[in-house]
Order: sequence, then C-alpha cells, then structure tokens
Amino acid sequence: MRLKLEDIGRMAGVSRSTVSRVVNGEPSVRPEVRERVEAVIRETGYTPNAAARSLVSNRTGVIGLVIPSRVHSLFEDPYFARLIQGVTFGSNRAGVTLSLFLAQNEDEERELYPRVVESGFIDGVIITATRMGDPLVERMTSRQIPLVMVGRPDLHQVSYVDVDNRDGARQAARHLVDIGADRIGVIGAPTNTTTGVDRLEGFIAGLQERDRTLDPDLLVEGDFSEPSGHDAMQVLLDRGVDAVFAASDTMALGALRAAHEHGVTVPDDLALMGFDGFGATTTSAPPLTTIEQPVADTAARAVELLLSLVSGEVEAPTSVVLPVELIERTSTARSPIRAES
Amino acid sequence: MRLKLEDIGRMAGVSRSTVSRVVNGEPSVRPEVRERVEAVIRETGYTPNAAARSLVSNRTGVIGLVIPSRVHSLFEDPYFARLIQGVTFGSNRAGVTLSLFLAQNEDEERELYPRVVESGFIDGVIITATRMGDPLVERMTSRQIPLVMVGRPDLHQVSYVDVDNRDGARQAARHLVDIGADRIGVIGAPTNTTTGVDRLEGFIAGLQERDRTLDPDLLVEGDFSEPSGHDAMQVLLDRGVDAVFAASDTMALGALRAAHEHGVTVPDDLALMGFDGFGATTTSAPPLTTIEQPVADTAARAVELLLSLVSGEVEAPTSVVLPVELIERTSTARSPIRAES
DNA sequence: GCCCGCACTGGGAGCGCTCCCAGTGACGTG
DNA sequence: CACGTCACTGGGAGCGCTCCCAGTGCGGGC
Repeated sequence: MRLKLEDIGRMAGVSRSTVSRVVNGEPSVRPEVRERVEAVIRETGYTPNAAARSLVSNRTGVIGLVIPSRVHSLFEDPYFARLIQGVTFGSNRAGVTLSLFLAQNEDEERELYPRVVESGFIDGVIITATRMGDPLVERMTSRQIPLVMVGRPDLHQVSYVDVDNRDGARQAARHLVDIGADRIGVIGAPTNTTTGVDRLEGFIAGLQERDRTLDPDLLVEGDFSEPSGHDAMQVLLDRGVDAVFAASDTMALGALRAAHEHGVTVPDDLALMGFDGFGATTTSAPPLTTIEQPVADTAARAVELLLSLVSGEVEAPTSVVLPVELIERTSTARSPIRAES
Repeated sequence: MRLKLEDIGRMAGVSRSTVSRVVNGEPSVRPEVRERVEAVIRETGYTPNAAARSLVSNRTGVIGLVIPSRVHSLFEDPYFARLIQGVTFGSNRAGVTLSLFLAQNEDEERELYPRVVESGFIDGVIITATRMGDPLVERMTSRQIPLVMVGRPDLHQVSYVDVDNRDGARQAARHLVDIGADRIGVIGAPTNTTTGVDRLEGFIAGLQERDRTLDPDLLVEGDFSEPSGHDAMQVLLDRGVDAVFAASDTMALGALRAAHEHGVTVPDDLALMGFDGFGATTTSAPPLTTIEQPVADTAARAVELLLSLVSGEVEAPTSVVLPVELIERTSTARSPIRAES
C-alpha cells in the first residue's frame, strides 16, 4: 500500500502537517524534528501523491511541448530531435515533467490539444514550428494557460524564444559575396513560416549591404526536407549559379547531393552553405559552411521563460532572441570568382 | 473560474452524480437527461479536472517513455525520433498522454525516474535502449508500475516488444553469400545490448546456413554512430573485404563515406548493407540494401501492450516480436565475385 | 511571578472527482 | 389495492494533499 503523509507522521511521531512542511522545505520546523521526519521519508521511500497535491495547489509540475501536425513528415530533421532533447533537459533541471503532443492531422490536433490544455493537466505549453496564421496558436492563447513559442510568432502577442535568423542570413549573404560569388542562388525555407521569412529577408538585406540584389529567378523555395533541397538545386544548376545559400542544413545536404549527381564540384565549381549547424554537415564531402544556431540553448530558455510565466515572475509577452554564428568550412573555402581573378 | 461537475449539474437541473455518469458514458441515464447535460457541457466547454479524477481513480492517463542517459550522444540516430513519434501516435489513439524522460547522466537518471514513477503520476512506462545489466530496469521493476521494454531484455522477466533482429541478420548473411561475397566483414552493434548480440548471432547463424563462418578479424564493433561506422570500415578495408554488413543504417552510411574516401566503389568493389530501413539509405549514393524494421509499429504495439497491462487484461511478462524485411537496393546489386565469374 | 510574544505544531476544511448506497416514482404482479 | 421490482437519480464519504487558524510551551520583560 502506498504511504501517505499521515503514515509518515505517525511513524515520526508528528502530524500530517509537519511532514508536509518538511516535504515542502518550509523553514518553520525544529531541526531535530525535521531530521527525524526526513529519516523516515528516506527509509520508507515516501513520495507525495502528485494528483492530491495538484488538486489543491492547482499546479501539476508538467509542461507540454506541442509540435503541429504538418511537421511529422519533417520529423527526421535533426532539429526536432535536438529541440526535444533540449526541452527535456531544461525540464529536468527545473524539476518539471515534460509531456509531448504531436498530432497526426488537423482533426486530431483540434481535438487533442484543447482537451489536454483544459483538463488542467499542464501548467504551460511550449509550441514550435507553427506556420503563419496557424489556428493552433489562436486556440492556445484563448485559454488562460501560459504559453511560449519557439520561433517568432506572426500575429499574436505571445512570449517567444527565437534565434536571430535575420542576422544569420545577413552574415551568410555577406560571406558569399565576400568570397567572390557572383550568381548567388537561394534555396528558401517555406515563406509561410516566420523562420522562412526572416532568413530570406535577412539574406536580401545582407546582399544589399554589399550592393547586390537577389535575382528572383535564383530563389527556389524548399520545405526544409532533404529531397526538396535536392530538387531546388537541380533547378538552380539549370539556371546557372556559382554560390547557393540553403536556408537549412538538411536542404543544403540535398543540394550537395544534386551537385554531386551533376558532376558539379563543391567548392571549386560552386560555393554552398546551409543554416542550422547540424553534425552531418561536418562529415559531408566537403564539410559545409553553415550558420550555427544554439538549439539546446533555445530549448532551455523556452523552458525557463515558460516557468517564470507560470510562477508569475514575468508577464507575457516576453521574448528572447539568441545569436547565431557563421561557421566557415570547406564548402565555401574557395570562391569560383576569386579563383579566376 | 473553472467549472466543476456541480456547476454543470445546476445548469442542467441535475446532480453532480448524474453529470459524472454522462461524462463517463455510463448507460444508466435517461436519454433526455443525458442530452440536456451534454448540451450544457458543449456550451460551456467543460472538461473534468484531471487531478481530482486521478486522485480517486488512481489512474492518470499518462504513460512515460524512458530513454537512458547513454543514448543522448546517439540521439541524432533517426531511430529515436521515429520511436518517439510512434509512441506518441499510439498514445493519441488510445487517448493517453505521453511524458518523456531522458536524463543527462547516471546521477540524474537515478534521481529522476523513481521520483516520477513513485509519485503516481504515471500509469506505466515504456523503456528502450537499455544496455545489458542496466540497473535502471532493476529499479523500474522493483516498483509495482506496469512496464514494457522496447527491445529484448537480458535478465528480467519483463514484457517487451522487439523486432526479429536474429532473423534479419540471418537474411543479411545469406543475401551477401548468395550474391557471391567471399570476404565478408561485419560492423557490429554494441555487444552490451541485446540488439547487438542478436544481430551478430543471427548473422553468424546465417553464414552457417551457407556453410560459412565469420572471420573474427573481419568483425569490428561500432556504437551505432555514423563516425563509428566510418572508422570501422577503414579497419575492414585495410584487412580486405568484398562485402560488409553494418548492424545499423547509420553505421552503414558512415561505412559508405569511408569507402568513398578510399576510392572504393559500392557495389562494384564492395557490397554494403545496413539494418533499420531509414530514409537516408534511399538517397545515398548508391542506395543501400538494408533490413527494414517496423519502428512505428513497434512503438504502437508497445503502447497497446502497456495499456493492456495497466488495465489488467494481460499479465506480465508478455512479449511481441515483429518481423523484419530485406530490402534490396543498389549497394549489393552486383557482387564482385559474381562479376568475375 | 505574571503576562505577552514567539516559534513551532496539530487538526479542520476543502480541492473536484468517483463510488456507493439510499432514495424516488412508475409499473407490474398477486 | 398493497407491495415488490426496476430504472434512474441524489448526496455522503473519502481519495491525499495544502492552507489556515488555533493551540502549546517556552523565554523574556516588567
């Protein structure tokens, strides 16, 4: 049978209330009493009943991570694995439990999330990878539940943690110009995501800083997947490019594969770079230049922010934007133009 | 303010109890009353308080997925992403919530899991990727909580779902012999996992069925990671092989990379195959022959089994073993030996 | 020596639900 | 017509905890 506060109290010769105080670390317990109670707890391996606790405290110590249905085909993108891992570690550090919500389709999404969110099972949610105008965000914000988005929201006044996608893409553009690239192609991320928009706008801004513009014919939109990068690259190779910025590493790897298939050598014939900073870009042939974003840190900050929203320390909306870093590798080591000059 | 049963009852002109019966779908409610109550619930968007419910029912509707600390460096292996996805979908279908437990190290593991498991927050757990003799399994089984392992356990009498690793590796061995391979190398999975043991034993059994044996010099153990496959392949190429079985696709991709670096052409100079059936093996150059395992199905079955353990329909230990399938692709299309003959 | 205040402790109330038992009224049977 | 039966409904009890208020005992100040 499971022990309860009352039992521990009886065994330690104190009352329920005193045991509760010890368990919750309240100071108003005489040291010797505290010690006696703690000894009993240790011996018996007592753990408070979470349901009873949260019934009265209205806190569950559980946070939810919601990833919308459209992402599932993209789940092989290492980004999500890393994000989930980061959120988990952040939760562990804070002593809260993580629940994961993925839906297979819109219907399941519509039914699943509100039910869980309203049942009071969760203290707050982190939402990621929504598309712009996603009704999910609307539904979530209409509840009183604290919420943090990973990635900049488009319309809603919600708290979020994001990386500086604009700045990263700006750096990328300047880098490609600086190594001597002339016809610069872009494999964009979906423009129905703020990430896609920010990376594209940043890239254009970076080109402008070097008095260049983006040729609309050399912009092809991908969907973050490897095959979409591959297909986009085929288009760009047909149109003629000497440098390509892929808005994600996964797409960059697809682009690299297409280049190989076409007998195009990177970086000699073509400079190529990605965005994200995943491990696979270090072992590709050649290793890819990329913009490294701090995924684990992003996740950790999202958890922290959410918990301070839950506890009321911070008011929504609050946002955090983390810096990214250009990592130069072989794939942009020699520019074709510079090689000529 | 959140509504409670009492409020709904008042609004519908019935008692708390009747509303409870409606919510729980009990038959003993007059249809017209039921309808009235359901109408009020729909209008108000009432959802029962999960904490109160589980306080009395001793069920939370939450299951845990535990992945031990040693896996984290391997988290980029698509296997875990797919498993998590599968478990999530299985949970959705069953109407339960999934909580995820990953620890960063042994200490965190020791502290995290028992606390959560004992708090009564969870109806049951799925554990995966334990190593043999893992104390985690011991700790988990010592609790009363229902438990299902993904992957065959080594010592404990616990329920599990696994794929037929032995049979898959047997098929692999026979395939490589049948295409005419002579010096067959193996990049093994860690032999402190039952998966590693089963795939190795199965491979040896397959060779024996073709009157072959495994040359101990041609067996190199990897750790499931891409770099470990790469390094193992370098060793095998030095020792001379004309076919290699890698016990995971990720390692096979690393092996392929090493082959490229050494100017070894697959499949002309060397037949290469993996195990898992991940997407990346279809886009590699060349696409890899592999043993496809049903990860999503494994996960779904694990959830099902766990829930029937929780409800008491099934007694532990119960096990499920799912079949795997050999998928032939270009990487073993022409054997070097057969090409000669 | 008395009283007040302080530090600590105990127990009642109640969180929102489920379970169970005791109604209540309609209907059928002897 | 009395009574038993059945279908349905209402409310008390209690799940294990936290919160709060009312003690209790001790020390210090007057």
